[in-house]
Amino acid sequence: MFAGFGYDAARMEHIASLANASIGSVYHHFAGKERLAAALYVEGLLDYRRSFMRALRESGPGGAVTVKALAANHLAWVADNPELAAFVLSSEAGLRRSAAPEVRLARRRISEAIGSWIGQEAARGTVRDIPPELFYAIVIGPAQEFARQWLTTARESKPIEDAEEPLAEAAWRAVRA
Amino acid sequence: MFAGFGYDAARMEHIASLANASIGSVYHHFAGKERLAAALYVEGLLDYRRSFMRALRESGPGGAVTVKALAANHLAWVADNPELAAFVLSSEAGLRRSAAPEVRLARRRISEAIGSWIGQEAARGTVRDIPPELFYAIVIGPAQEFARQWLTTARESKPIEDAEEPLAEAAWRAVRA
Amino acid sequence: MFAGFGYDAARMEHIASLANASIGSVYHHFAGKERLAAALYVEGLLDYRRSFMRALRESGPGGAVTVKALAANHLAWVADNPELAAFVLSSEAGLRRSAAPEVRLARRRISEAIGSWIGQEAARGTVRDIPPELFYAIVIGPAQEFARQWLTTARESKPIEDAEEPLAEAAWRAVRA
Amino acid sequence: MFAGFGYDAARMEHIASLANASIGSVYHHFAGKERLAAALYVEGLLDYRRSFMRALRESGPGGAVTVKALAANHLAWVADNPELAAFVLSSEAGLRRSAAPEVRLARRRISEAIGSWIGQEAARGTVRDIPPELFYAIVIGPAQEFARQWLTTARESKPIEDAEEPLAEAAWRAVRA
DNA sequence: AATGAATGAGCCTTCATTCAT
DNA sequence: GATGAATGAAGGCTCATTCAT
Repeated sequence: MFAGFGYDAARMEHIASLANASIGSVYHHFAGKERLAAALYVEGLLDYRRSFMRALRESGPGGAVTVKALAANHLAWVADNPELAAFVLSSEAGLRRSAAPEVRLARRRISEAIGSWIGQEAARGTVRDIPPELFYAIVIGPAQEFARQWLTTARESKPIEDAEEPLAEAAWRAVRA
Repeated sequence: MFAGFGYDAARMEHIASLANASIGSVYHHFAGKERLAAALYVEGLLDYRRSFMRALRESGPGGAVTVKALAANHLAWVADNPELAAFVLSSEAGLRRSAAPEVRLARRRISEAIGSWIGQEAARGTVRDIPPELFYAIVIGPAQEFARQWLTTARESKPIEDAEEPLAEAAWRAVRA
Repeated sequence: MFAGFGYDAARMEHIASLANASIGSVYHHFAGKERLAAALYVEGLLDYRRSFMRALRESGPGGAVTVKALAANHLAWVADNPELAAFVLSSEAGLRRSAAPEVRLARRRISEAIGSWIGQEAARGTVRDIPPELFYAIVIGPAQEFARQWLTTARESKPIEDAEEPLAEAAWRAVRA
Repeated sequence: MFAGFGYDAARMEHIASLANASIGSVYHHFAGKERLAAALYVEGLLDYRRSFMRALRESGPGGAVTVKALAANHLAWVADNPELAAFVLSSEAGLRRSAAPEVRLARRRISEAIGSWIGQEAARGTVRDIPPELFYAIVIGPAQEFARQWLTTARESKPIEDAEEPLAEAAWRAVRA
């Protein structure tokens, strides 16, 4: 809802009917529109974070597999949650700023995990010594930029999977030692 | 205006007063709020396209210089036009779709230029043979993702230039043969 | 409201307050100002049609009684619903055209009823054989023209009933065999 | 302009362009929209009055000819000036009330002429002794009601002349002694 | 006298929020 | 807890009128 329409275009009435609930009911669960959107945003971000952390953890040691897994995971998450992705990734500046402590926490966790992982791998000599705050942008950026195009234009026509391998490969080449 | 506030938060009254004009005057020049935003969007996109094409053309032959120039140019444009960038890059789905033929044309021109450049360089063996529709995402994605973070959080505190070299280098490594 | 002020001069705010309702509430019941006016117009026309048809039906056989009843009924309806009459009879060209199928249907019903009645009476030799599409104008025209004058100028000063007998008599003389 | 659209829907800009003049120019000649409409209304009414008085005067003695001429003249004037007719006859209550002294004068002249004519003819025994204030409604009403229908629906398809004879005949029968 | 861009008061309409049931 | 009709503040837009050229 917020996703396909954007925060302002999403009408409370419409949101409620999509949730098979009455308007009044929605107001029993959320203090208002902004809080509802924030809750959705947080939920989306936490889900994304879960999948990101899992990819980071489960890919085992060795830079290549992990980096590729992160890029591929990004695309997969977008493909699995296109609506949520469109909303969360659309970086509604307002929401980003307001959004609850949970959000800040999730972000910090991602940053820290990346930082420690890089330190580890850089020490091992598998990835270059890249400023940690750029690492996310370098690894996820291509997948993210492609996902954005895909979400706005090709969502139904082209399978996003086709882009997985080249984008994962590119991410890895960008950071490998 | 649209940039700093977002489409919906921007009040016609405020826009008019910023332009030292009356509301009526604004309506003399633009058919309505949406058309005004679309005009701004098109203007921004065309300006971006100009700078992109210039970077592509003026960087001379050889893959490395050009690819790095494209990434660096992206950051420089965002730094030079932060407001416009925030607006254009926030990819208001609605606007993207509506936005006039000019937009479609600008996009196609960029795509074509990239396509022919890749063909050239791939033939010369300087860059890998990457699906053209992914090339933009791979080269610009990292700079774009970083720019997004920078615009929402660090705009005043950190100079964006610090990220230029690492991101340009990453872009080049991602595509070089 | 529309009646006394005219479509354009009637403010939604005023209409709402006359109905002891909020503006929002009015919009809950009618899609917009035009639809509200159309609804009123249709309601008025249907009410007029009801009274017209009753007069036609209840006056029993014999041309004179019926024709006089139609003219008298017209005046009576205007006297009973001066506001509504002023609105409906002012034939807002715009509304006439837009106004729903109900309106067209009501009009056609009146035409048909008149047509069949004339055929009947003409066959019986009580009324002249007049083109049916002129019959309404001939019988109702005088009452209508007088009503228009009365509504705009004399509404409060002169009782409309004084004109009933002469106008009914005139209508009858105009069509009797 | 006012005719086809109604007072409120007629835009000054449109009026000006129809007159091949600039908006500013219109304001040089008329103090404002209302005065412009009033001027047009007065002009129309005076023209109608001229044609009415001519019909009354030129038809020579004898009730039948005159009465029929009045009805026929009404239709002819409407046919010759459909736009003006739609405007003048549409009884814009507001204008009617405001409209300048000229209007009141024109109306009074018509009333007086009718009054004296009736007195004359009634004395001669050609027409019934009808209250003068009803005479206009009785003689002109049918033609007027028909004209109204014609203006709103059939203006281009059916020639109004076809109705002339029956309506004139009806008018005469309605008032003849 | 003519022009038409600029002005801004005022109106229709939307929609988040409330509250009586 | 649920419902959804009612509320009314707020914003986009229109258009008669003005005025500098």
